Amino acid sequence: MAEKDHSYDPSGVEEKWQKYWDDHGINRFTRDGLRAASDPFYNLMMFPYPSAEGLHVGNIYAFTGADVHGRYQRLRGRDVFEPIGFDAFGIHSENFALKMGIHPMDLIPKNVENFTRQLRRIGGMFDWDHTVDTTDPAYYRWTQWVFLQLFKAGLAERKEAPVNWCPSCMTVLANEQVVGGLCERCDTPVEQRRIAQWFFAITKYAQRLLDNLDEIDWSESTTKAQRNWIGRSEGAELAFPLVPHDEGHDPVDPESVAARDDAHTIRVFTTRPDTVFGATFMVLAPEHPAVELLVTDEHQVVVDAYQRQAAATDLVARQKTDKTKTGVFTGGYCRNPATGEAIPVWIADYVLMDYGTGAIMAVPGHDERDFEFAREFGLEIPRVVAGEGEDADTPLESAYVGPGRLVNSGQFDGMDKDEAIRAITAWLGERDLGELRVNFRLHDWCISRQRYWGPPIPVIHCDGCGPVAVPEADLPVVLPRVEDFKPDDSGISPLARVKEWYEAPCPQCGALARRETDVSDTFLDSGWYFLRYPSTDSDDRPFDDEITKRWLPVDTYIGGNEHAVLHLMYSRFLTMVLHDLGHLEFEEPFARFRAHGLIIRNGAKMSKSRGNVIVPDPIIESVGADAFRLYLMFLGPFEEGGDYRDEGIEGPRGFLNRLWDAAQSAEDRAPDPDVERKLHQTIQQVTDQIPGLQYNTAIAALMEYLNAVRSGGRVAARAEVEPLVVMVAPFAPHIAEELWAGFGHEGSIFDAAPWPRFDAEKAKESTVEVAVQVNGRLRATIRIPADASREVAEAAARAQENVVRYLDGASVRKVIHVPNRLLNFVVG
RNA sequence: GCCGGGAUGGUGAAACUGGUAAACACAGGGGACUUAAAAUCCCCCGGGCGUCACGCCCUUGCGGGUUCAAGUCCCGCUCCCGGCACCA
Repeated sequence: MAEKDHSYDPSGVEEKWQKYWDDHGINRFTRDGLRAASDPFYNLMMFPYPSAEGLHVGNIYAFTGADVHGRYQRLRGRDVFEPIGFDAFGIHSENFALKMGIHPMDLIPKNVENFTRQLRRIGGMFDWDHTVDTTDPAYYRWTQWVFLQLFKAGLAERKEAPVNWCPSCMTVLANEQVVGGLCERCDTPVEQRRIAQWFFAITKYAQRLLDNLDEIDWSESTTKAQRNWIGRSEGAELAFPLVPHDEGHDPVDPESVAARDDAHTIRVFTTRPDTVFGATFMVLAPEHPAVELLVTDEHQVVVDAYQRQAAATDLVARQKTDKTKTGVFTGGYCRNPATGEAIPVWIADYVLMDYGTGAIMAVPGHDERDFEFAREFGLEIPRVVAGEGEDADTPLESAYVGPGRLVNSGQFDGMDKDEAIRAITAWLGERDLGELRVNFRLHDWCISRQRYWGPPIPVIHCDGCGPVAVPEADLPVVLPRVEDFKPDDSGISPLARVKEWYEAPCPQCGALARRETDVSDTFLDSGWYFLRYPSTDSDDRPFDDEITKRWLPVDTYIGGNEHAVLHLMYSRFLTMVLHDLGHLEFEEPFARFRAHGLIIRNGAKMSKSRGNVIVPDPIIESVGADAFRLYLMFLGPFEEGGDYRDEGIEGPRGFLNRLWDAAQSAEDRAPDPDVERKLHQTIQQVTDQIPGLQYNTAIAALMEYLNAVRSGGRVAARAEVEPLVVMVAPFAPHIAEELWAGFGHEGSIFDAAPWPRFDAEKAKESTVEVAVQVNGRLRATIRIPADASREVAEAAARAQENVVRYLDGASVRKVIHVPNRLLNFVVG
């Protein structure tokens, strides 16, 4: 045992063991090691974007929580693979590089270096032989490979589409990167532009992405967010034939309404086909192709003006729900297939081209938006559904969207809403004017970025052959070093200025052709990185089959819920595609996902502008990484986050000091039976709570146990402290190593699989305290043998003076006995 | 508006399946040890009332309810945090 007055010096201990882990490869796997692992556990955390500021406390919180889990599994004897990497491509890095005037190729390695230093310093169990850097050609070669697999499978298409354009970042943004109409990065209002872009057909997987959510063990909040994002809705697609301009607007017999050719029929998606009799007008998105056919000469000017205005107004203003509805009449009509009426067709920006068919049947009586629109423009608002206590003539003060029976709906009058949905769709279906239909809110994934700092999309555009895939053998398409990488408002990638780079022969016909100059979205980089980690040794394939089979899917993935719908959805999608193409045996990448909470400070959100950001380095310097980790895990439930109060770290710090002292001075003797009982109760609780990420209460239990060990200043027995050291190890790995070595063990504690075994017999209390209530109010507590019978408990309770007082003169009607907990006399 | 998650002492938070509300910790107060300090150990620490022993009453955002018993379950609200939002 070490000398007694050798006091705890965190930085010395931590430096020593970090070096030991490094020198002995404690956390590193060889390729053979990965292939041979007998009990693999893949412990993943979301890799960071290596900013110039360094790791922030949110990263450390997340990584520590994940690391605790990994270290726990390791102490239980599992082969734990815990990799880390750097998500270093993207607009964030590029903007920062522009601001600093440093080329990202110079800047990123510095940031990565700094991050690496910090990640080592917090004591994560990272396998530094299997890191990933998305900007490394050895990595993005395979990102490009992933693109090619989708391209070849017909899941990558190039289409011109209205896109979100940020005039400040001068780039296209994905819908998901537009927050409330503003650019996610710089809060500039976003405009619309039309550019040809590459899209991944994620919508083809919408139903599967939805269905599989039932099968995976994920945080409820995350699966809920994904369900909402996918946004499945059931309804019908109904057809409204155009009324030729030279035909009158008189109603016709509904049964005679027939479908015309596609160009002369407007299809709408509706979840309420039962209300079709109330569809008194129609609204198209301003961009809808049928507008051209519908518009009459006298309306041409206003329609043009409105379309131009809508195109210039970004998706921002368009998505404001609180503004008054705008729109213009096209002059054209189409026929309501249920009523035979000719109804006017309007265009309005509240109808979105990229949802459903870009056209709606407006039912002002039963849709809030249509109601508002009809009010605004003085359109008729008939009732076709009557709720409880209403009839066909009850006036509508607002849109009625509740349940009810049909009215003013011809032969369907009196029918229940839900029944009518089926009946009316079937009726229209007989004339090919309607069919049941499912729609999704999810959009295809636009992966094109007209920027510099990303992996070039591996396609060559040939005048003769069209877009041609770069042959896999020619990967990677290396991003050239371009000194002037600033985007301009041409909307064309900076790579388009580098002629010697973009000129290339067509892989098919050999003619001079042009490389795609867009780079891909960072979410493509991060959409498959977990597949690469175990296979970073293989440079001839993206992932080694044997290793992948052994290690994937990921056992536990821990990360922030800010990625609930983007990163996590794209990762699932890519995995599904690679599965379908025969590259993977599984189709869900993350068996278990847990979202961690957020850290606030002194009750307020942390932000640079408030100047209340926690800077980790000085804290680690003064109290050590172990105390910092322990405190972060202690301050609240991991999945909920917590409030970081600066003084609070004193608790965990003092605990480690006392643990150190107890271990240093421990004596070789038999454990005290009471302490041993408490030990086994603690083992039970901690073993139960760590896998459930209930770290704060597990730590409380460890503290409570140490208090018991040291109570009254008693000197600990070694057998009392040694298991505690093991249980502390996931949270405070360095001190645990040092104390473990101090007990005379060779090697790392994490190689010894020493997690203490729980012994129920030893944990058992011989006596228990039982609450005694009279009419539900606590009147006494009694200490009686564990598992005592009702009779024994009742006798002991009745012997209590205070209980007697309350039972005196009253008749006991009932006695409730909860063994080992409570006895309640019901008197009356 | 919709979907998640919350609201418990001075503070961060505990509370298993409905069964002694406030574990663990911070801050605060008192004491022991010490020349002193640090560290450590012991005691007090939701509010009110008693013959501050024994004991009683109130208390988990608000209002109802179920139950022998409710922080926990049910109904109706308020507020806070996060996400989505003209999705037909």
